[in-house]
Amino acid sequence: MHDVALRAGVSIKTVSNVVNGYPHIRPETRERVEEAIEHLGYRLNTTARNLRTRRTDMITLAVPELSLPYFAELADSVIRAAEERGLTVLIEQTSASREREVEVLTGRRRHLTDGLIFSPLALGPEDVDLLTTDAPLVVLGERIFDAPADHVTMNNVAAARAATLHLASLGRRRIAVVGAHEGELVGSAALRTEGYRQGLEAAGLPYDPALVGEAGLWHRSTGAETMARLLDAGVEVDAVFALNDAMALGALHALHARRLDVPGDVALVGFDDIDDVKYAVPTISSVDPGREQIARTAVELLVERIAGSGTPFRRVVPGSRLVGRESTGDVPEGGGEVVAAVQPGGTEEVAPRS
Amino acid sequence: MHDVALRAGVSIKTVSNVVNGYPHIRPETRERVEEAIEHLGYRLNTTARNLRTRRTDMITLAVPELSLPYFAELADSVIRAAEERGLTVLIEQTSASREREVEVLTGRRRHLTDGLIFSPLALGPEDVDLLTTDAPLVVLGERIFDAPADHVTMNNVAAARAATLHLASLGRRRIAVVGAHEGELVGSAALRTEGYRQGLEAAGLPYDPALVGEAGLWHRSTGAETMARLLDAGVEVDAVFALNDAMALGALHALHARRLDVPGDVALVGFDDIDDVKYAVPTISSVDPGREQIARTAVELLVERIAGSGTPFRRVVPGSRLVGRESTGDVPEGGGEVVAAVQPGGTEEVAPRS
DNA sequence: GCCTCGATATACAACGATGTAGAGTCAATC
DNA sequence: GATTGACTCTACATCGTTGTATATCGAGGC
Repeated sequence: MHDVALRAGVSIKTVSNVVNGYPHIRPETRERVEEAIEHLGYRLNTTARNLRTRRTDMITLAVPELSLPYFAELADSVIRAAEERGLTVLIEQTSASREREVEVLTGRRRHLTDGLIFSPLALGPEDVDLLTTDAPLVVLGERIFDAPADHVTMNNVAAARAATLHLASLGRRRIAVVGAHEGELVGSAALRTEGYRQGLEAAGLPYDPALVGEAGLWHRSTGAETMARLLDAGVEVDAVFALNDAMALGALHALHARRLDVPGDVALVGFDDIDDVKYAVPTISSVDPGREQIARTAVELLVERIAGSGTPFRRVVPGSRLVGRESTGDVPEGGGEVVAAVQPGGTEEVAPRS
Repeated sequence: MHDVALRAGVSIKTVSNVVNGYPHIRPETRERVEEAIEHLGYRLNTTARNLRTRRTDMITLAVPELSLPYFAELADSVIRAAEERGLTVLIEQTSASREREVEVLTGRRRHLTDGLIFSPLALGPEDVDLLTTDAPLVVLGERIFDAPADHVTMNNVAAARAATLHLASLGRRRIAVVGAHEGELVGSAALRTEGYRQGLEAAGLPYDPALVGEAGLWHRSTGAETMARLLDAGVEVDAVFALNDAMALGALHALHARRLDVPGDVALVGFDDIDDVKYAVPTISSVDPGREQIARTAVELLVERIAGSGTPFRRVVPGSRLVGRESTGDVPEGGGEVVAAVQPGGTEEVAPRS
């Protein structure tokens, strides 16, 4: 910048002003500076600016793993939403490890960016203290509800209830669950399992523990294993509610391996509505929790928080939909899908900012 | 840092030394400083350090889209490899747009990190000038081979040839291609199509343009559309080589929609060996191009380049394998897969560093 | 007892930008 | 004709670190 100033015969500050689009500059001066910049191939040093302005225009997104399609798609959406606001996204993978999640929240890199969108998988309500910081934070997911931070979540219970009821409405009486976390009280697993219970009850079906398949991590592989375990145990099953789509794909694989027809023998519903399920064979019905809106909202809230709005913390729940596809026989001939709204979204103020 | 120094009764520089693990410090002093840091909750300001040291310990990974599973998995691997070296990864999505790719190379953010791993999809050999910079750069993919930069690529031709030959070895005579780019001379499409031609020739099969299906972007949807187009055109097909796995999944979907059995009526091979194909119904045979190794190597090369090694630019090609699964009838009963090496990897010096 | 050297700690000047305050110019206003 | 105010530009301090040069001290070597 020094050299540019020299060549253009102006002060360093004027160069800075030109670069930053400060309005009160004579066109002639601006031109000289721009010529010098061009000639010298000068590029603004972002680090120095960051130091001086105390902003980086970067945000962090911490997710368990990008190889899980839901999080890859979420990251995609977050990056696009951030892009529109001129922000760059730095992605941290926590591998669902407690240690990494703590590190993301408290480590050195926490202050590398202006704010954090955090999707915990290992931390729980007991770790609320870790989230109590001044640094802008938006929490995603269903594990921590009482943090002093903005929160974007989804209609887990209502959506799971709707999914279960839908299976029951097809006449299925033996609806299995894939992906439960026994004994857990928080998190997607607990909430979706609760929705499943409610759905059964609403349909007048009994709750049978034999139908509840555990799966720690929600991968394709664990879905397949859990499904296989249920089938091998000789449990009678005519429908499956997989608590996420990755496991639904795994379950489908396991059903197929045992020559069970979907939806003929077993109907199947997943959760997340990732792109995969639209091309699976057969296509898989799923709950669309509003991923795109979750991403946009998270970025919006974070941007507001970074701007320093002292507004109360909010909890936002996008509207969710149940998308019926072949795996529940919802598609006649030509293909396509049947969509039913589960519940509209909403925003709620949580607590006044301290 | 100033406050810490004050409280510990030492100079600012000493605090810096403690933080950076400088060895010659009296244990007693170190203790006082650490106590002060703890007490004041001091955190090193990374931005200031970056400015001073002229390093950020961040690298950029530019890929088309995270919602494409191959790139999501690649990003996952790159992040892990970088993590091991204490580097943070910033991901840029180019959406395969020329404009965004140019921006990634030349834009303001280019100098936000220490180096760039770039996977172009729109730029070609004619843009080699854009890649001619001093900033550390590693190029991935098959579009630009002559850039003055390190390059990690794959055995496209040999692998595609092997895939085609494998289909032929099953007795298939009408092997379609999904994802060709007509008239294109560079890029994965051209190379893999060339491998397909070679495979046909080696198998003594004729090349029939009617069997070559075009698809611009390599998504599930375009794979499905291209497959449908071929089938609807009445082309006789008993095998399909999809140039990537996303399209293979789409093609499988389209085949299924037309009640064609895989592998009974049509055998199918994909490319990339993403996680999806291992759980598809049926599981899909695919070429594993060595994604994990590509990621590791790219990070390694970039790290060396950042360290300022003036070594010649290298071109690295990981070994690739053909993984046989159900879609080519390679799996007997219990499941599993059959693996055959296509070609070992290798490293090659490209040109002396200027 | 002088010299050398390692260990320990410090002062000062950067790194490359921007915020603030203010100087100069010129036209409009009273 | 002095005052005001908008416009244009500049000097200087500053953001929070680290590199370099240097000071001090005590121990060991000769």
